[in-house]
Amino acid sequence: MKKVSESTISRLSLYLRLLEELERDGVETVSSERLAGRAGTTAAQVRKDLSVFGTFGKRGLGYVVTDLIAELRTILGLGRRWKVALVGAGKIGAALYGYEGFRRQGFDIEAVFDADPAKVGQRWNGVEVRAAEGMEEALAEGGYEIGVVAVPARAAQTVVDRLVAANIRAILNFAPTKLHVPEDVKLKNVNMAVEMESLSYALTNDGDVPARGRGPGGAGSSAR
Amino acid sequence: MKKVSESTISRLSLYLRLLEELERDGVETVSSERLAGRAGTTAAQVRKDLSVFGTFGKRGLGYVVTDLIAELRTILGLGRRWKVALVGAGKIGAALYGYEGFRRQGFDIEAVFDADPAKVGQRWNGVEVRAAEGMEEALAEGGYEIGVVAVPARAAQTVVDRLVAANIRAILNFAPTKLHVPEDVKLKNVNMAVEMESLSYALTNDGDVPARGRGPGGAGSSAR
DNA sequence: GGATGTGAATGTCTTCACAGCT
DNA sequence: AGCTGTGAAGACATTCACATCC
Repeated sequence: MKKVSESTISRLSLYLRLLEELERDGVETVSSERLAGRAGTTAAQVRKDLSVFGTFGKRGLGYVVTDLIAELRTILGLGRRWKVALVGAGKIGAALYGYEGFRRQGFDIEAVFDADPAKVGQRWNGVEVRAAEGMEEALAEGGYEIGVVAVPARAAQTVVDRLVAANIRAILNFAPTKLHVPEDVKLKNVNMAVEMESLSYALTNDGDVPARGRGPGGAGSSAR
Repeated sequence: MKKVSESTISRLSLYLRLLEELERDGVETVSSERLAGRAGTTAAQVRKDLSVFGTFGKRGLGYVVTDLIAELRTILGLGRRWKVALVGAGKIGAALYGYEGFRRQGFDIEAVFDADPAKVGQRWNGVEVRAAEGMEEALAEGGYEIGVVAVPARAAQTVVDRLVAANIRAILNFAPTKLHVPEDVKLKNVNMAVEMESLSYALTNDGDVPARGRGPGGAGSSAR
């Protein structure tokens, strides 16, 4: 039982994507150096990340692209398909539903819910948008382990509580709010506002902070 | 000139959101303890994060909500409005455009581009979707510092190169691919596939890794 | 009394550097 | 010779604990 950091997992996920590109290009083998170059990290980092899970490389040669892809898919739990429930059939929900990458990596959105009666009953190629009220019963048919929350902030906690009640074990949250879930439910947040603010911070301070002691209000912008 | 970590900035951004909620609820003052509770972190962490930028609290009392909001907005560069250019008028682009939170925090999407002639010419309340070809000229009118990329992976690098050429200084990327930008351009990635995979990893391994040495794990295609 | 601000201690992640396998 | 895998060192981030101030 070893603990693995979030950042290692994110990088593995990135490596997987890059390896799939390499495979498409017919590349058969890759060194940690080359992979690191594409991933924007260091060779040592790549090797450390992989070494947590086993030893996949061949010394003097590198990694066999196809094999490493298979290993990573297994590690990341992509050796199966996942049934996903999407809550929120607004613009974000629609965008997520339409994103082919999900399906390609094994995530099937097989249930869609919305509170808006105008949306309920719509068919999104094959999948009917159902009323949020019916969520528990609809999910009772089972097999749903992942929920995606794409509703306004004020509705998010309620939605999450119901997903948890329906035995969902992991949630990807797009609502810009802090959610509370039981210990054993995994929660990941995607918060665009946070990302934007991190950019505006970076632009404003150009990477470092003005020493200390807040100067006067002047939001000093600077040039390149 | 002090270096501040990404995670500190993300948390400040989160604190800001929580403080705004508190303010709406009429709360006047808050302790690091209480704020930490809502943010899902520790009181010490809250104080450390803030202390990087100055001393904003009152001993024995806590932080005055309104004042701290103002401080955080200044720190995060939200004391002004930002002109944002959005590239990609598909589902994700539409979702981002419709997200009120951007506008509320000072980010104005004032230009939208798409390569698809069918989309070009559409009006998104007030803003016309323009041809991607015209990007450089259109952005030459100036004032655009942030670009949002919401195009398919294969088109993303080209788009980014053009944004950079048009003097954009920061980019928020939604395309599931690794982008390359010059040193002085800030880049943030939002990658839903990575988040999903981190969930499937967590579900598969329930938080920790199966010791070492990959077990018989079903899905493996093995080396020759 | 109550809660901040912060050095010191601890914990975690990344980078170095090299032994060891192919 | 080339490149991995990994202990050890170093950098960075979080937590502790307490003097300090309102």
